Amino acid sequence: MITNPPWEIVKPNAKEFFQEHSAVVTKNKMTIKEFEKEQDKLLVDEAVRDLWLAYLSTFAHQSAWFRAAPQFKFQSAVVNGKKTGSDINLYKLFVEQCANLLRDGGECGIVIPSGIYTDLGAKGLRDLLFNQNQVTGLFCFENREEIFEGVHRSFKFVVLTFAKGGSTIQFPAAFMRHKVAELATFPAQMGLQLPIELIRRLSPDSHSVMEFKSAIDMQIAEKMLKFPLLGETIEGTWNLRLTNEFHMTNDSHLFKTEPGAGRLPLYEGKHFHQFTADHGQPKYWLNENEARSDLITARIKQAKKLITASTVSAEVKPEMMQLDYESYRLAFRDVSASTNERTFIGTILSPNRFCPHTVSLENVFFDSIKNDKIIYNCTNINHRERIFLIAVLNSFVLDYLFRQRVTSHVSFFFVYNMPIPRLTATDPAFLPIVHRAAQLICITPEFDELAAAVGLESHRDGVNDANERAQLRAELDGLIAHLYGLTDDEFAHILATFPLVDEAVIAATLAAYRNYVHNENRL
DNA sequence: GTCACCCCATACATCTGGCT
DNA sequence: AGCCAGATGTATGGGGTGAC
Repeated sequence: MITNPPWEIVKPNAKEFFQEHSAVVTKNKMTIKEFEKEQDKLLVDEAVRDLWLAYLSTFAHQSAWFRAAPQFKFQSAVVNGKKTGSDINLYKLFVEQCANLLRDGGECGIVIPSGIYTDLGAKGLRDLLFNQNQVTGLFCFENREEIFEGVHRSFKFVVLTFAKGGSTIQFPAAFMRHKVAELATFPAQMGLQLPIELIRRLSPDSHSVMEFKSAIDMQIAEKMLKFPLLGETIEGTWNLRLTNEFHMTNDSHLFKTEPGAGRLPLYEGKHFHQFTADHGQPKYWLNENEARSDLITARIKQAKKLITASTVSAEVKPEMMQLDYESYRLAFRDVSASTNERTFIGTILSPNRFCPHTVSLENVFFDSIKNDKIIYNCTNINHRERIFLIAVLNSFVLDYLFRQRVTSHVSFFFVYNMPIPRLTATDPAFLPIVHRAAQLICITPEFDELAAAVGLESHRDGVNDANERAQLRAELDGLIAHLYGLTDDEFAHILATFPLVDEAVIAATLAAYRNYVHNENRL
């Protein structure tokens, strides 16, 4: 069976529909408000209205059927007790239907998006392929040279082959290829055998496949795996919870285009970089009271839920609640790509800034119930640990792992699947990392409190000089490579996977790593 | 007790605009 | 012309809520 199925999703697109019926509607140049106004006008026309309703009505039953049909039971899977939710992708339906239609031993070759091996929503299909079929090849292209015209150049797609029956122990794979001709030599002369058992250990939640390009990649991943995954809740040490704050569209009623009294800035991903803040002027501001009341409402809801689920009868006291934006917090950009100079870009934000959903945030304060009492503002992680964590996440070593998973978004589940040592102040390797990262972060007065909390005098202990900062960053990266027990060869390999990073930076980082081989405990 | 509807958290065959 | 960094709209599962 050989097929190149459609890659569309079963979902209405209002702008696409109304574009057909209006000279004014364009797909991406209109704001939501302009579009809604135009949509209302168009719907006054009864003919347009009927067509629109007919269009909308074609989705509900298709959707319901695909979700309920027994032959499509692998479209969704359970991750951490929750069913994965995602769009109905035609490519996903085709994969499952191909598996259904094959006779035992029958073979299938199919051209589909890379989501099959990366997306959370395709976990069920991966399990189907790994457990009830033998995957015989996963050859992955990046569309950089426009193999498919009209498809975005950064889009990735795969040629997947499998045979029905049995199960997969390992399969040959190649990633980020650009030439169709290379398919001819795969898997005989190129590609790597990926063991399913390793995939499961590396991504226990999602069973997503990392883009290993050589044996040393597998060796490094194996080595890093000895540390617990960030999403694993471990008693007696720090843990991380992720969240989003405001949605660019759904919460746009809160956004003002001018600063003013009582207003706080909306801080977007482009406004920070690794260990730095304040790149460029904000575009929106929010009235603190309005924004606060929205956030408190959500928080009260969560607290009530906790109370309902417990045997406690308590009044929720919103005035007790501290909100995340009032604290220093970890933040990282959602939109990124593995082909960018760097993929994971995060920092610690100072208080009194709000963020849109394209900035993923640490959930600092939450409420919980202990000993029949509601405890407000519980925290999972202190300032030193928070700085340690961002230092590790921003390192070349972790970024290298991110780049083997990320396509265009740094989703929560990628972060939760990172192996990260949960070091604390009692570990000798902890403070040298925290101290350096704090010097990089605490460079303006807003960070004075954070500086004081982690052992600096004030932001004046921070480092502003570009050369000194580069040196600190190199040392951090070197220390973190040692933290994972990486060898010289392994770390050099990791650094070589960043083609857009300045060579001087790479050289300084490697030098810093080598320096610590001989000075293990130097502070 | 059941159903219809709403809210929340999350994901994404894209598209635009700035920069070099 | 190519790279990079978002902006945006909408569906999903899942849980809550209120009407009947």
